[in-house]
Amino acid sequence: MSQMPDFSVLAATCPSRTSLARIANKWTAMVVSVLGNNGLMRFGDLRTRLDGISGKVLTETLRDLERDGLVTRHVHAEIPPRVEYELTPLGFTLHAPLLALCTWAEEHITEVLASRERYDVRNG
Amino acid sequence: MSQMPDFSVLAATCPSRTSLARIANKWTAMVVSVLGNNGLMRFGDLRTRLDGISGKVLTETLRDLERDGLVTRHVHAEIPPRVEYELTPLGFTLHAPLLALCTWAEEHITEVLASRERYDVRNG
DNA sequence: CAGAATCCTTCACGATACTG
DNA sequence: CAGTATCGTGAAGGATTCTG
Repeated sequence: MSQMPDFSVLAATCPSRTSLARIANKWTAMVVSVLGNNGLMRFGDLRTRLDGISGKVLTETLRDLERDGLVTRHVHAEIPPRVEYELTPLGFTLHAPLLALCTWAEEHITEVLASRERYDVRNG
Repeated sequence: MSQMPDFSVLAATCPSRTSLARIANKWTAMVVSVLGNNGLMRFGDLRTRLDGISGKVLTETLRDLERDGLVTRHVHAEIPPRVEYELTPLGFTLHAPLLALCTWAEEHITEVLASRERYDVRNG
């Protein structure tokens, strides 16, 4: 029987926490959700879909996801350049969980906003 | 039939994005996971479980979660003070999704570390 | 087009000290 | 004990410019 080493994100020095920090992140959630919904996508299209993201941040996010093995980068030898990204099988295992977060935010924003208003009235 | 206003986290100015930013966050994931697993918890116990978190950050995280209606704060009139936190019903709807992220990080950290090593060898 | 490089601002976070 | 207040640092993120 294979022995699972017990990693825990609750332990400050556990490497799994660095991975959690990468995936429990708003840009990651949005990138993985969009890539999972659309399959192969160009950098520019991704940038357009993720309204408001800067080129720098998208590049960094994608590079980090690539480094962690969640995204693959396909460079086409063309002019002008075309670079496409897609989820790896590993990355796709995150699609449902991260899409769930995006959906949760959209479905419950009314309740959240109401709660914020109540809180802010009670306090300063 | 009730009409769902179409909020989208992909729209830069949509308020749901502020909510996504709050929940798609490593501290939130850890706090909600631990609170969901243990029910009512004291501040100090929470601080101990979330190894490495500073008091300031835990306080801020809990206050933001309370403001968004995900956590309730119970203050007991005792000396020394005792303050307990628990998930609201709304907050509990996030328990499974956020726990899934923590579990994912732990279960896949070996693959992620291997991918990072390969990436770093190929590049600088 | 897809970035790399640069600069700058803001924020997250930690450490420390203090208080009811 | 559970904070608050203050300060300092590094990282996150944006705007702009440049290039193959």
